[in-house]
Amino acid sequence: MKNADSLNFGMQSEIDDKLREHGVRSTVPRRAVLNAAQRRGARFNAEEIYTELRPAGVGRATVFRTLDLLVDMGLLQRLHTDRHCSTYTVCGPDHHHHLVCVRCADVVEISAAAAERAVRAIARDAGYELDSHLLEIRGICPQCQAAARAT
Amino acid sequence: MKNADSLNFGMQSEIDDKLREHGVRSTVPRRAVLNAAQRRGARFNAEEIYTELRPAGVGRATVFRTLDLLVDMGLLQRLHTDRHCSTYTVCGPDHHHHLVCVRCADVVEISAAAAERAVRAIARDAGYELDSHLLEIRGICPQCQAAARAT
DNA sequence: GTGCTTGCAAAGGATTTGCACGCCC
DNA sequence: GGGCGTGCAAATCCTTTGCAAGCAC
Repeated sequence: MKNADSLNFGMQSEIDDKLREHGVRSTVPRRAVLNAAQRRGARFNAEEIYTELRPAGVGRATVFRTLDLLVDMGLLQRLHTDRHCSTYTVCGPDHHHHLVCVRCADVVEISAAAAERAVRAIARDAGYELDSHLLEIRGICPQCQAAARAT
Repeated sequence: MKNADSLNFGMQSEIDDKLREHGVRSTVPRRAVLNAAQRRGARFNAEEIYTELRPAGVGRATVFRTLDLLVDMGLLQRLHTDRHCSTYTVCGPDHHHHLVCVRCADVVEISAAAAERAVRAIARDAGYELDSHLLEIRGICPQCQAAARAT
């Protein structure tokens, strides 16, 4: 790995802890992927991360492997909006879902207590033992609505 | 197209109407794909349909194109459970979501009025103009629960 | 030192596309 | 008859895998 210094960012120990908590090694490429993801925040895909990190010597496979890892760790979540490639978003540790703007691709985390209750009730009514669920809401964010009105 | 007769099924005129309603032509391959989908009902993918229809001379591309078409028409919906390939399910014309059994792959349609209300409230609270949403609940169906207990 | 991680390149699988032919209306 | 729809095969896209070398602990 050439140019490794450029991949060392702040808050390293925090990232280290998170990785170790999950029983995996803290390596330069992993920190780089996590950092790149966090700088993007909402809505990015593997290719974007790879394009950014490739010059520093990070391989494509590592990006995919690390993204999977981060999803397992609960630091990222996959969005289901796009059909052809996985789209990721950084997210908090607690259970939640996403509101996605169809105009600007902004993503907002929502903790939908009301929806959770509805989901539980639906499963119960159908006699299902609840395992997991997926809720993604698409709409137009306030900023984009304003922009549309201004036109 | 050889062997076209074997692809003509009952309720043809009904299918014809649906296709024409959507402004597309009613063709033998399209009717065949729709019929194969309806006989499966819940949870199938493009490859399964292709395997069934290939001997009758239907091409892979046509299966994919037709499946897309049927989703556009609202006769099918894509499930988001699997990451590596699209899974489809037949569904009614009205807006609804799905309950998917993680054991037996059974799919139940749900018309989740309570969840809809929750979704609308969430969007409104965030200032979003609601566009669409996606709700998929995974769990264990009553039959599989019973089977598990019997073991 | 041990063995988890990595980069590379090649494999893989699902889906799409280009194009000439054929069928629907 | 005109043009949409089709089959075929190749192309493309995203993602995974095999493997030797490298790095973390």
